[in-house]
Formats: sequence, structure tokens, C-alpha cells
Amino acid sequence: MATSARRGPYFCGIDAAMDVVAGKWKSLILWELHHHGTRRFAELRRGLPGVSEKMLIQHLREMKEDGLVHREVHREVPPKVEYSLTEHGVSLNTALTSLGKWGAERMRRIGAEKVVITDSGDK
Amino acid sequence: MATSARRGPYFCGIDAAMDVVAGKWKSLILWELHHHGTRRFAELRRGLPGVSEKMLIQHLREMKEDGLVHREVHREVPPKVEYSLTEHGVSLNTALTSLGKWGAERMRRIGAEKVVITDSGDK
DNA sequence: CAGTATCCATCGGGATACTG
DNA sequence: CAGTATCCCGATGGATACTG
Repeated sequence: MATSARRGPYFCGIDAAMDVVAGKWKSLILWELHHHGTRRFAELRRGLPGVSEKMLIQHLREMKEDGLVHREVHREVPPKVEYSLTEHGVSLNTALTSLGKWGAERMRRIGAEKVVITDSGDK
Repeated sequence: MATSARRGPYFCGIDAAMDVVAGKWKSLILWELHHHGTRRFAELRRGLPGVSEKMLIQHLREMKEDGLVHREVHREVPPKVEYSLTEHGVSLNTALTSLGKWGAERMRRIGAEKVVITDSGDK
């Protein structure tokens, strides 16, 4: 289905890691969860301006499948679901830091803009 | 057109880096060039079993656009074009090593297969 | 609030054939 | 050898409406 993770065969480790981070918002989700520790669905939505509900839940599910995020349901009214990183998620994030630095360097080189986050969260 | 690099705006450095490595074969191309120093078109083809000429040249062009690879044309008969990494390509590769280790770990965890490289290069 | 369900546009990527 | 040029398909991702 929408489970896009191939789970191999892979050419190498980078291939295997990319498989899991591929997807427009996954690295951002990782980042959000890493910095807030725990986030609710709506909080993540607000943190990722431009993401649709469908893509958000789809990515979260895949990342849960891949053992990166933990999903905790609090059975109350109104519903409350909290997402957080597993240890694998945390270590993946750590592994991504050097890549992040390289990317930041690149942004400086090419003079790339940063996404402007409006308070309403729209484009 | 097929120039898929967005060149911003980006959410963060990881976003910017992923933009440049996105594409089914780019990280593998990086790897190949890093380990062989310099490779010809046909050599890369053989090194990436399953890649089509179209995707290979497309990725190479984008990576050249992004300043990751250097393309050297030797005007002779038969034609000879050599690809190699620029310093930015090399540093990107370095930034990817920790991710590669994480991915290798993951492969062990989930028991993923490695791509088998047949001598003919087919699947 | 936290999703599900559809429908739809786009794009990455593969196969194949042709060229300088 | 090193590409170009087309055609085509499936996956990815977006918009919108509905539900427990």
C-alpha cells in the first residue's frame, strides 16, 4: 500500500537509510520530534507548514513501521495522540546532523531562502 | 524540466541536503565516484546495475548543476567523458558516512538483503 | 482532535530507438 | 562511446470532504 519502505535489498547503508528518510516531510518530522520530545498530531501539522493531513499521517505510519517513532494513544475526549522518537529515531537524527551541517553550508553558498512560517500556517 | 533540485526555500539544512541527494541513484553515484576517483559514463553504468542511461545522465547533469561532480570531455574518437567529484561532492560524501553507518546497522536489524551484482548487470 | 476516504495532478523513472 | 528523444506507467503527494 502506501507503505513505501522497500526494506531491501539495498546497495549499501546509505541506500538503506535513504529509503527510510525518503518522503517530503520525514526528515522534518524527525527534527520536530527530536526538538520537542513529544508532539501531538495537530502540533506537528502546525510545525510543518504546507503538509496535508494525509501526508502527515502516512509518513508517521511508515516511520512507525520502520521503528523510528512511537505512537501513544490517550483514550479520552477529545482524542489525544502523542508521537515521539524511539531510540532508533534518535540515532537516525544524530546520524543526520553532519548532513544537516553540509546542507546549511550549501544554503549559504547558493543563498537559498528559508521557508517563511506564517502564523496561520498557510503557504 | 527534469532539473528537480529546488534550490530553496528550505526548512533547514537537512532539507537542503536531501534535495541534492534525492533521486534513486545519486548517493550511489557519489559512492562510486568517491571510491574510484574518476569514472567514465559506461563504467558508472556497469557500477550501478539496473540504472538506465536516461536516469544516469539525468542525475549526473543535476549533480553537476549542483556543483557536486565535475565533467571532463576528452575530444577524441571514440568519445570519452570522465566524471569525478568536486570538493563539495567529496564533503557531501563525508557528511553521508554517519548516515551510511546507521543504514548498515538498520540492514542488520531487519535482515535486509544486499543487491546481488550479476556479471551481466541485470536484475 | 485525530484521523479516513476519494479523487486527481504531477513527476520520477523505465524501456526503447536513434544520433554525433 | 556517450549521449538524445519519446513514450509510458506507477508512485508520490495534494485537495477536499467525511467520521469516531
